[in-house]
Amino acid sequence: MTQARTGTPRERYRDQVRAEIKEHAREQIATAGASALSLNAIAKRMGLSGPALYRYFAGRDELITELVRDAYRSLADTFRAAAASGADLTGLARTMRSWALADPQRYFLVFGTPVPGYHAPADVTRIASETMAVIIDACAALPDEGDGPTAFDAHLDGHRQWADGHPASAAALRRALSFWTRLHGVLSLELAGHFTGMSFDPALLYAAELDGLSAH
Amino acid sequence: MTQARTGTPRERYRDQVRAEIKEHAREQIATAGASALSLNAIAKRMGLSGPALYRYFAGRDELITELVRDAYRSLADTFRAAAASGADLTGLARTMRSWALADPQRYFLVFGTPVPGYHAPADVTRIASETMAVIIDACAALPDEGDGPTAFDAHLDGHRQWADGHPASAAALRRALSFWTRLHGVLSLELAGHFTGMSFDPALLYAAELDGLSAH
DNA sequence: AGATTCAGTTAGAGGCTATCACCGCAGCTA
DNA sequence: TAGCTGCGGTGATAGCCTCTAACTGAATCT
Repeated sequence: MTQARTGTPRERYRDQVRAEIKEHAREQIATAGASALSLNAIAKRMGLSGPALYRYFAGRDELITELVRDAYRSLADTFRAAAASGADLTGLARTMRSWALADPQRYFLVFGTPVPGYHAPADVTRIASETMAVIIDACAALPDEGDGPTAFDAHLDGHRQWADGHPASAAALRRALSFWTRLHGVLSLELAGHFTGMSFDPALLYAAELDGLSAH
Repeated sequence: MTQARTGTPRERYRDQVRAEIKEHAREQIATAGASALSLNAIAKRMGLSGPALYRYFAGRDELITELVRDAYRSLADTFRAAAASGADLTGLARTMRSWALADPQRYFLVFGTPVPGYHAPADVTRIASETMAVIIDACAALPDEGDGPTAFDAHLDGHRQWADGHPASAAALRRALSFWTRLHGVLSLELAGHFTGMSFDPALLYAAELDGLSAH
């Protein structure tokens, strides 16, 4: 967090102000959602006048894109760190849930409602595939399940270039996809508040879905 | 669709204009997302001046809430119709997917990123529980799985009032929750475009997840 | 020291939500 | 049928917002 001691004084200043803008933006999004993000409000809170921020970001869209990028980056880094310290699939699931609960709006920045026109820049999808690679690794490390390959496994074997040349078996790829979709299913509904009023513990549902994943 | 032949002429006119406003709003949301909904733009397209719409809706929020309500209503009606014509759990899954693909933004109106402050009105959650009841019915009709009750089943048995007094077994409730979360997991990621670039067929992943649900 | 670059300013165009005061007609009532 | 009332619609206006343009002053580079 405390590097950026490089470059000219001007560059350092610029980076610092950019970071401060993003900090305010994150706070604003966390409390009111991404659609309520206002450059003007950020400027005012920083003691600047509105147009000043356009020296640092081309516009609202670029700022949001930057925050989306950071969110992807944060998720990928968190996953890689967890894997590096020996987390198995269960550990990754726990990591995922902690990361999501720590800042729900950050989660929605990555997995939330898309704006119809918008296409994420290429590096974002590259970061996403880093995350996916960690998941696939963990799935490949799991013991084989008794049953033979599924029908879907066969299909996956023919369409696996999204795995970026990962040598895992089709069954591992399928498990990775299931890991992703099932946990996202629980998490996104929980974070969106669809379980409020139902008194059961979402953490237990999450754990149950994870169990079904390993045991098949 | 062609009822509303009731009430005074004024009421009929009023209902018709309200419907026309909602029609334009739906179209606008479908093409640009809910955050881009503009009362002004709708008014212009209808040949009215901005403030005229405030005779029909208290404001932007009320219009959106109304569309959310309609989306919930549409989902519940679609499910009940499917169940009434004999659809089993697989049929309901197909119904869900068709409904979602027919209008992704309508799906996100129900299951998308929530605005932090917002709380859905009571009738919306009541409509949601109608939908849930249909799913639970279908799950209760399924044959028991061999394995005994899960740990999560025990927890659910103690926290089942959300099922609105439905007499289904805890295992059926668990299956209903899994049905919901798993299919939502695949659908929401697909609709959000997270599978684009991965060449596999989302429909097959959806089917695979559904299989895992019945077979456990 | 002089030229240049860059952060920040004000002014302003154009869009939005929302309120207000006003007008004119449709529809109800005497 | 004549008149009153209420409703749909209007323009004006306030107060947000994003974003551009022209300008200023100071830090940096040569």
